[in-house]
Amino acid sequence: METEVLYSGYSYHDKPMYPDEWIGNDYYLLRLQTEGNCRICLDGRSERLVPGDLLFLRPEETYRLVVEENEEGKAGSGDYYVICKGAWIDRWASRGDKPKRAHIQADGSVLDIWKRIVLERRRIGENNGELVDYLLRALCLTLERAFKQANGGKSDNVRGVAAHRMKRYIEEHATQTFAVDEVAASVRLSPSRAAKLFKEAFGETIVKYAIRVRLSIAIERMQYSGLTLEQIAESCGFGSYPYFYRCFMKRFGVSPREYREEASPIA
DNA sequence: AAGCTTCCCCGTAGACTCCC
DNA sequence: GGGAGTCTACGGGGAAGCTT
Repeated sequence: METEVLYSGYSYHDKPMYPDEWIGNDYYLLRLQTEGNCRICLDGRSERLVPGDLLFLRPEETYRLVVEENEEGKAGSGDYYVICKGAWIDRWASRGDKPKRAHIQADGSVLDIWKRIVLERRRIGENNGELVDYLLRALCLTLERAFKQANGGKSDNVRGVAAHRMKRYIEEHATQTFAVDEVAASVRLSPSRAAKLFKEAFGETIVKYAIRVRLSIAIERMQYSGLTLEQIAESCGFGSYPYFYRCFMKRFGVSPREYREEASPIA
């Protein structure tokens, strides 16, 4: 196995905690703050962690976690964690410049993988080590993408995050018909502002990117399904076949049928 | 007959500018 | 920086014709 998860889970502290000891071991730690807040002492500095703050510590790196009471005298801090080791993690950790701490957009895709790792680890005796191995790699790569997006230019941070969230919205909704208004609403911006941000971030318009995603889905279905081209057009988010045909011709220079005849392994 | 292609027209997206 | 308004290009869909 290329990786090994030693501990994983969700922890919640609802009482103040001021430990003296420093936490650290021979393994890697991934910790994502999901609820409330706490204070972390790391590299001689004390910083507050809020939801979305990710810690990535290498073997031998130590930290101290403090959960304090708020103004109302209540404490609350929730986080997901994974403690792991392995050759793959070693290679991944040494690749690029990974910060010890980053604020990420902790959306469903990150938490879904994290929860799945926790769940699979509870399934004792199911010989699922390989599955956990790949889930951990998926988690690391998803987190890496998240903090790359978060670090995409400090001054453009908020705009960059909005652009990436729109991109993800398009990818998730590409097979449905949606309007630019809806994409803009998903990041609480006006349509004109959203369109401008997206173009600045990715160099193409929202509609053109949506068409590109839809065409890539259509290509797969043309090659590996027995659906008619009209069915494929509708299932890929193109409102009508004629529109799909025109987009396809414009992009590839051949008609969908010609493309399918040349490319399909089941033709 | 079913599936595919093309034409045409209306509505909307995107670029641009102005204003707050 | 961000919203509102305007104008233009093109996206989107209906319908008719063509091909297999």
